This record gives sequence, C-alpha cells and structure tokens, in this order.
Amino acid sequence: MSDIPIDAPELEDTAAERFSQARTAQSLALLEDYTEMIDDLIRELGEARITDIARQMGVTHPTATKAVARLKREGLASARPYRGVFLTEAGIAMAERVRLRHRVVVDLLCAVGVPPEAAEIDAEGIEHHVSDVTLQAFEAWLSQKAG
Amino acid sequence: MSDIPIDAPELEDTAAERFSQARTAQSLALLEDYTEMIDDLIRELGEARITDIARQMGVTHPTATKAVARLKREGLASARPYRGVFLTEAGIAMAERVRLRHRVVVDLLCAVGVPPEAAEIDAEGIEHHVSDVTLQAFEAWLSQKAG
DNA sequence: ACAGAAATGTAGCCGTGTCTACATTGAATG
DNA sequence: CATTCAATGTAGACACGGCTACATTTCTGT
Ligand SMILES: [Mn+2]
Ligand SMILES: [Mn+2]
Ligand SMILES: [Mn+2]
Ligand SMILES: [Mn+2]
Repeated sequence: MSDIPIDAPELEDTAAERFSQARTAQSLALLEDYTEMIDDLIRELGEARITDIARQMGVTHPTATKAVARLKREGLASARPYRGVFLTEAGIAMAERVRLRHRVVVDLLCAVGVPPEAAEIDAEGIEHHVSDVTLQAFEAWLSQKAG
Repeated sequence: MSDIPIDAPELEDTAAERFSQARTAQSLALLEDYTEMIDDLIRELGEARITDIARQMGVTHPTATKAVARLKREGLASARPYRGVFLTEAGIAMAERVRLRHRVVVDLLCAVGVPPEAAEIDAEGIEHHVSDVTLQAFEAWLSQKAG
C-alpha cells in the first residue's frame, strides 16, 4: 500500500471494498436483530424463551436455537438448557446500539415522506448498513429540521 | 385471517413479517449486485469476464463462477465456457432498476448531510432494502428540495 | 400425582456463499 | 510452432441459516 501508481485505473478497485463492507455488515445483521429482539422480550415479558424468539423472528424453533448458539459463541448471550436466554453486557450494548439505529432510520424515512408502515419494514434491513458517520448525519439533520 | 380477536396482543406478530421481508430482500441482494456490476463491465469494457467480475466483487473466481451459475439458473444471465457473461432481458432490467435505486439512495444520503464517501459505501447495502414506495418518496423529496 | 400438552433439544437435510487446490483451456510470446 | 502464462473450469471443504422429524423435558390442569 501507499504505492498508488500515478494515472492508474484503480477506479474500480474501490467497488470491491464497498461490496466487501456490505457483506461484513450483513454478517452482523442476524446478531443485531436477535439481540435487539431478545432485549425487547426481556423488557416486555421478563424473559426470552426460545418459542417467543422463534415466533418473533418468523422462524422455526430449531432455527432460533441455532441462532442463540451463535450468540453464545460470540459472547452476546448466555443460556442453559430449558431456561430462558439472557444477554451479556456485550449483547445488551449491541441491542441498545441497534435499537437506536432502528429508531433513527425510521424517523429519517418518515421525515422525508416515507409512509410509516413502509418505513418500519424497510428500516429492518436498512439499519444494518448505516455506519456511525451516517447515523450521526441522520441525527444532525433530524434535530436541525425539528429545532 | 380477518379473524382479529378484540384486545388480542398481536402487537408482536408484525415483527415476524418485517424480519421475513428483510430476509427476502437480502436473498436478492447478491443477484442485484452482480447484474448491476456485470452491466457496468459490459458498458465499460465491452464484455464481462469471470476474472473481472471476481475482482470487482472482491471474491475469488470460483465464487464468481458460482454466482454466475445462479444468475443463469434464475434466468438473469447467459454464458458459455471460456466466453464472457451476458445479461438476459430480465438481467438488464434488474441491473437498471438497481442502478437507479443505488443512485437515488446515494443522492438522498448526501442531501441529508452524509459525506459522499460514506454515502457510497452505505448505499451498497441499503439499496437492497429500499422498497418501491420508499424509493418514490426519496425521489419526490429530492426533486421537491431541488425545485 | 399423573396424563397430556407445550416447550425445548437434537439430528440431519438442503441451498447459499465463501474459500483452497488442482486441472484444463486459450492466448500471447519467442 | 512450441512454450508458457493467464483465464477458466471443477472438486471439495467449510460456515451459515433455514427446514422437518423425532426425542426429551417441563409445565399444567384435573
Ligand atoms: Mn433488522
Ligand atoms: Mn431492527
Ligand atoms: Mn449492493
Ligand atoms: Mn449498488
């Protein structure tokens, strides 16, 4: 690196980096959705059971079990057989971060005229691809618009 | 359906639908990125070779080959051994649709103050989760802002 | 306390997307 | 024309995320 030949094409080389970053973001999406949603369940019901997690995600219970196994493997959750699922500190942190992003994305979509129903649906996918700098820009724009 | 019990919780049932739609959108993301990018290559270089496709996507050439196989299977591309890859009518249509969405998303992000570099990166993931109604809202908002 | 129902666990299948390693083909160079 | 190298094909491994089917455990109502 730092070896950028003068006049090199190199125009396209950045595309690979974009796609790569999008793939990385996507690989985190499932973890983000599960942590946020498990946190929701704990807040609302006092616990997060596999059945509820599965229903909430729209998947079967073995799929939810596998996802929780991955959460545990990545240090985001803890669970013991036949007991509810709990989030670690890291899991709670991820849940809160993703909840904030979800809300801000929905707010921004609504603010530019997207119907709330569509905003809520699209935000579920968009949120995972909003970088910190973009999130800050959204927040700044929203507060400037309101204030 | 049409059997909505009065006072039912049912609040959470919509979440599953959101997640499900996000998963569907994601399953199309790879096809969209490849069609758009192959179309770009054909425009710029006159042909889309596996090596170029792979470099552009930031993957190895067997990965690109498999992706092209899926494009063919889904009727979006055609290719014969040791020849370049071509898009079908459906593939070209998808490429153009996705290119429009990409551009509109970047424009909107920039318009609300996201730095162009970040806008370009984030748009690569966001574009796949922008529904038609949201796209229209973006376009309306942008043209209203400009006009 | 017990039987039945509900929840959870587990095994194993499939499709996808990534990779490495190796085989084959095509193109360029002398 | 022969050699060599780049491009392409192909095989096979792995991780992931979805599913069905079946086993086990826990909860619940009588
Ligand atoms: Mn989401
Ligand atoms: Mn969300
Ligand atoms: Mn993309
Ligand atoms: Mn794009």
